[in-house]
Amino acid sequence: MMVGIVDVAKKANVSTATVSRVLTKPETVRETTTEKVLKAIEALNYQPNLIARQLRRLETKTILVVVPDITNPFFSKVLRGIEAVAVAKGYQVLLGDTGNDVEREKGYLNILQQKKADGMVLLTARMDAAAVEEVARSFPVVLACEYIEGSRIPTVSIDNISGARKATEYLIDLGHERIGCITGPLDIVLSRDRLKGFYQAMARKNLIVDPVLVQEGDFSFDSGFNLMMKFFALGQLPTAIFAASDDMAMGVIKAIKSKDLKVPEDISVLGFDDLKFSSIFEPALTTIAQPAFEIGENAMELLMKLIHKEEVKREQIILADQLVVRESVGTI
Amino acid sequence: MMVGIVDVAKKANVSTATVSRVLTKPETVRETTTEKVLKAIEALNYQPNLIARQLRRLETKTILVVVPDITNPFFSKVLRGIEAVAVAKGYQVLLGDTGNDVEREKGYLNILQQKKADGMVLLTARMDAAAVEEVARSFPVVLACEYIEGSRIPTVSIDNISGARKATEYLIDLGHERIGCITGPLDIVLSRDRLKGFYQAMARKNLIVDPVLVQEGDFSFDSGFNLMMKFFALGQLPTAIFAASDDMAMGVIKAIKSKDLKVPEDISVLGFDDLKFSSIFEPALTTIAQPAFEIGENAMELLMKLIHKEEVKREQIILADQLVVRESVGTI
DNA sequence: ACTCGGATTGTAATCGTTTACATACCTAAC
DNA sequence: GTTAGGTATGTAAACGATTACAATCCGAGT
Repeated sequence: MMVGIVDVAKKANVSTATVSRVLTKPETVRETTTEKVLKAIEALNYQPNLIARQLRRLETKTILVVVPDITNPFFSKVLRGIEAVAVAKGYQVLLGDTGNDVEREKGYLNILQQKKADGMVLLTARMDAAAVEEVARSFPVVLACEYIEGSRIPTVSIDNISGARKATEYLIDLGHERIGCITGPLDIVLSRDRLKGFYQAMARKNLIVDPVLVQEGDFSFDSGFNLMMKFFALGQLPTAIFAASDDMAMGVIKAIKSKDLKVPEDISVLGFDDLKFSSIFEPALTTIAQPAFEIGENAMELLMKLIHKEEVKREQIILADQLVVRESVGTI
Repeated sequence: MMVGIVDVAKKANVSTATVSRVLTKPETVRETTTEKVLKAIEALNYQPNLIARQLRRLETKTILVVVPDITNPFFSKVLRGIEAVAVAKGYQVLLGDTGNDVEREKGYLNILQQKKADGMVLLTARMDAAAVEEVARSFPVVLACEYIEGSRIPTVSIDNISGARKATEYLIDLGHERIGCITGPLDIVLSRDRLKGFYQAMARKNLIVDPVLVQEGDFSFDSGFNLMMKFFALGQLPTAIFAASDDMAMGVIKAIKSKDLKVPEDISVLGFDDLKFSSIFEPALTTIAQPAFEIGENAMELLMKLIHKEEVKREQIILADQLVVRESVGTI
């Protein structure tokens, strides 16, 4: 049933070593023998067993990608960037979806220690930093999108602080003063950074922020909707809102529309991410665009270098974000 | 550096066999020895090498899922269903994104033959049926969403024909007679099925379909937009359009709006898939909902049975689709 | 005290490759 | 015709676990 290298060797009247060489270093074996062997391989429809090869070589040609939610188009785009360079370099990707669950996130660390992958890229870092650091000491690990404060683990992301600052300044420059902010979950560095950028911009322009107007969401459409409804309920309306994700921005806008107000005429809304859908949505979202695919590509290339123990000059790669102006923000 | 089972054995003063047993069949080893071994494992921070185990056991506890485009929210939801039951059963998933490329799709078949995965679920079947059949003869394979005509490969999907028929009949019952259809790529069975359902409904109600009004798209927003613009250019307007995907339906609607017409007042549009975004879109899409997550779950469970050589009663699992009525369709 | 038999543990073969090392081959130069 | 020296092949030891089989232990029954 199962045809192995010995079968091929037997059929071609050579040793297993020769067969193996034909497959991996053809230049070291004579033309005529190569042909014999190739013929035998063909005849038996032999396929080398990768597991055996991996055991011998102590490498899996596989990398693990840990994603908080594959269903989120932003992450799937990053993933695609990773996958693209992975296959180009002959690697496969093992998918780890955590469903935003810290425990499962931790669980995936084992895969690395159990040698089932040569390296790992994390698109989430909710678990305790120490555990990640520990693993990263022994295995190639890179963070994408997220980062860990004060850590030297290689990272690729945008500068969330400056992105958020730029977004907020844009609102201010258009005359807005009473600006609300709907943040992501604050246990995530990236959410805190965006909030920090928001505060920085407000401070620079000497505006005070009304504490009631900064609320913590969870990046989801629903949380955006609910938080905006809360503003209505409280009777505390801003003239503009900076939402830390496009999903939330859309929720906010839906809520505003539900009160028969208009965006941007009555209230402006600015998002973050630039999902494909954000330009289809009405009003089309003004937002900060993240180069998701490129983040993935860069992360994988960085990981590749780590795996091959090449020198990495910059450990933190910051990609450019961009304010894309569409229709959801207006002047005061 | 690398701590193996022999190190543990040495430290605990037992044989490697015993260590292995502690890990895999604890009931066969005495309590006190188990403790000794566990302590040694702890002390050395030993993690079994999965590759070695897999080689010995000839199984990888990994399954391969081949997706045409992970970025598409529909597929990523199916994938999530697969992943959910996979991890529940102790399996990991290897991701194969083909980028809609037939060659890459074919390439992934090798992974199975090279024993890097115990089974495979295909969310796409564009390549020639013979190749898939061939692989499926020797390895566990299940198709999800797609199917191959006249094949006995286990499949889970909805009934695309009846779904499309139901959708079209709904339009007809509302008084529409001049109905257009924007199909998916017709080299895909599923697209042909949806078109077939459309024709069936029209025939049953004795309506003639204007050939100009059925056009082939590629499931994308842009193709929907462009094809609708083509209708405008031709001056051939239907009163309703059945689009074979929500993405295309949204494109169609955008095109209609761009001509200052209204949906559904001037033209009705009905979609297919029920993406998360379809209910946020304005007008909210009336569409055929596919149980994406459940398709994934069922596919994985089916695959599990194949892998364990259990008897599978039904080889084709048909899940229920559902017409969800929202705002994009009106009476004539 | 001595056996017997089940419960534990140990020894060594095995999974299917790769590869260090040894050996055989072959050509060219003398 | 020898031989040096590279080239091509073969032999067998890894890789790190699992497991069939053999060996040992230990308590109960006599």
